[in-house]
Amino acid sequence: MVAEVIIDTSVKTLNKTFDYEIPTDLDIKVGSRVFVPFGNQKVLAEGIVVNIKEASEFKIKPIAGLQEEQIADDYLELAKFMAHRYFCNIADCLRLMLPPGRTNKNVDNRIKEKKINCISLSKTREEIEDAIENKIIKSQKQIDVLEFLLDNNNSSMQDIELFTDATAAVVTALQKKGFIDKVPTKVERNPFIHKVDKQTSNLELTDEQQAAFDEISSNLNTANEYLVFGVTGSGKTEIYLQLIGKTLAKGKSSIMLVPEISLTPQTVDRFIARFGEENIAVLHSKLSIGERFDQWMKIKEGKAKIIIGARSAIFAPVQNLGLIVIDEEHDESYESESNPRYNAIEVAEYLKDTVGVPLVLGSATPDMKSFYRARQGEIKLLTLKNRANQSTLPTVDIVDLRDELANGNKSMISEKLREEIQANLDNNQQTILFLNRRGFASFVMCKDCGETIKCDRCDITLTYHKYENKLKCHYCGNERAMVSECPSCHSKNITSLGAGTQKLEEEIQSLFPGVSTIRMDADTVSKKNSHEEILNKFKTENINILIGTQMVVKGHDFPNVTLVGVIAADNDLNFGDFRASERTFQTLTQVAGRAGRGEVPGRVVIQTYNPEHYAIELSKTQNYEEFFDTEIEVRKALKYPPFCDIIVAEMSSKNKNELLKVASSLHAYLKDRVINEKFGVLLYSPVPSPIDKIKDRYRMRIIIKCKYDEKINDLMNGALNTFYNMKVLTARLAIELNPNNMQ
DNA sequence: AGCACGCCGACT
DNA sequence: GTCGGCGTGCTC
Repeated sequence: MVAEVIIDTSVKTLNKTFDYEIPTDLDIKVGSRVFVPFGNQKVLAEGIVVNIKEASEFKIKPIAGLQEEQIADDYLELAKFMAHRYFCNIADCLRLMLPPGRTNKNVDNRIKEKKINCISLSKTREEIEDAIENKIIKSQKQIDVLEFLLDNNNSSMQDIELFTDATAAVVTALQKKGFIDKVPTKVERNPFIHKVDKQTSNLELTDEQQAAFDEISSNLNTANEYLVFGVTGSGKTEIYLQLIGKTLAKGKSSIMLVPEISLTPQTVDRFIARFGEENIAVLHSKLSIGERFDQWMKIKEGKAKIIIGARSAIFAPVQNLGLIVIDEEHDESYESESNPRYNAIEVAEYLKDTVGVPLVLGSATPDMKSFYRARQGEIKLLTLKNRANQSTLPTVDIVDLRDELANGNKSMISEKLREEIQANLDNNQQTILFLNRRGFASFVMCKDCGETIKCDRCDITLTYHKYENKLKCHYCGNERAMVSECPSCHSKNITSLGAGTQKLEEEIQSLFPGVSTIRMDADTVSKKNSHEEILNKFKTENINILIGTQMVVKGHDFPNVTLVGVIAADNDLNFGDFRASERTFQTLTQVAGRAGRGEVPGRVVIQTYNPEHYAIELSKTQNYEEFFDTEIEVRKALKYPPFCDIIVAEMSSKNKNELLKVASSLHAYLKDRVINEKFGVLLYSPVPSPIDKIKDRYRMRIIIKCKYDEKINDLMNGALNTFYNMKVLTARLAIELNPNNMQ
């Protein structure tokens, strides 16, 4: 017999099957993970059997080995669907479904200790890559360890031994060479799963909750899709809990997806308190690779029937799936930003249809597309209009920053917001100040020639980090010392402009001397759990003001927070993306929801240069449906989703001329077919991408507006093939359908 | 992606 | 002669 095998590689030209002879002594099935000799390569390649047949037209080699773990048939189909939908290799998709870690080693003798040595890199990625390239490090085992640590820094010795082929001696050698440090760290095997003493039982549902619950729970065997549209605090989570409970009672499993940022111990504890920790597995990006492996096995063995996780948990090896819930379904984090750029909601919809289970989406500010589909009757809409705990919505004040400027107030804090903060300080209540990160960090400008200092690799204005006195690129991580004169005109008259969270914190400190503040942004939230630590500190130490970026928007109940200030609401509005209004409204509504979760009603102050914009004006009443009705007309008029689909073909190259050549050839190919085959699409000419250079690669894109179907898919795959057949050195092409982020 | 093959110039 | 540079093409 002959097996058709997909080789595990991202190389586009290898995205096809290769035939191998099945040795009689190996039990090979469709979905088996195998080792095969491939080309002239010295090491065996990993692959997955996707079909078995009688004979081959090729001169075939035998399969060399078999791994224990295998891919279930329906997940193989899912991988094929994804490869087609996301224009990537089947192998790339399959990798998402494999157990964490590369090799299939014996895990039984793993030692579980409370205190372990964490191994961390003491050099930068560049230095390590240089050392490997320049043969300073020659030993393959040492290289393996360094590469493993580049992806999984701060790993335990156990994990290194488990996932590379190295022993402690190799790590010690690297330590002597000064590449790594050993840091003794107290670790819990899984910081998110612990014993919760108090047990909870089902809360009594309000009439609205009950109606939503009844509708779904009486159709648990049907592949229905629901949108639970409920204002913040309307008790969506209790509905999820009871649905999951009912699914569990039937002996079936549930997958519950939450945005990465809201996946906190509190979130998980709520499930543990209801269902017990033995039933629950948690999957998210901050788990170490060993922790992830444990959770994965717990699911695979059918021990964990409730899976809580971020985006990638949709691929968990769930046994007997009965329900999928996706909370905060509008959240951008459900779409992957790296290859394969899948959307977890689309994958969930695929599973809903193929496995035949209900899919429950929930949000207070649904994605425009979801709500449109609900209005069209494609999704069942379940509305919760009232807050479960009867607390009132916060009052919202909108401050026109142009007036502030006219009155000579150049600071980031308007008079109104200053008064409100003062009132909160007087009443010993807490405040959250929210500052959008995007395009609003402080940067350095020459006052004489107007030059800003940019990253020489990315064409991105460098962000000024005051405490380190460095300029950093937020795209490639490049950093350089702060300059004392303008690199272009050599003037010493340079200044830092814009307003990052650091600058805001300083301004607050000088406006309100003695105030306690805590900052939460990408810089302060780098290490494991520090997101959590900051929020805990804010809560338990009753810090006066929390200053933060996007991350403060989601998350927790702070009963003592009664004021939320939005420093510049229009940041997202100027973002050059058709979703700008939607994002602005969502963010403002979500952040406003942080105020007044306790007994005292909340106040929100929104500062903006565009007070009359509907996304900002309507956030005052937090009336989603009114916003939807306004925005949907805009989308309709401008032919944006959900009325059409947008395909972005993004090309990049280190060489400008090569990029131009690729762009014009691809455009010519597309134009030709669009005309000849009478496609009803809008094909735009190649343009530089919004950020036209990242990490030394120039970037251009071709945008197509269309109604996506199989014909369009074929057109785009044709473009991909045209590209592969072009003689290019460094150019790459990535095709995306309806990307969440147009940057 | 690797790796070999093969066609050129430079060198013991 | 032959060592090694890199452009080209293939992997069941």
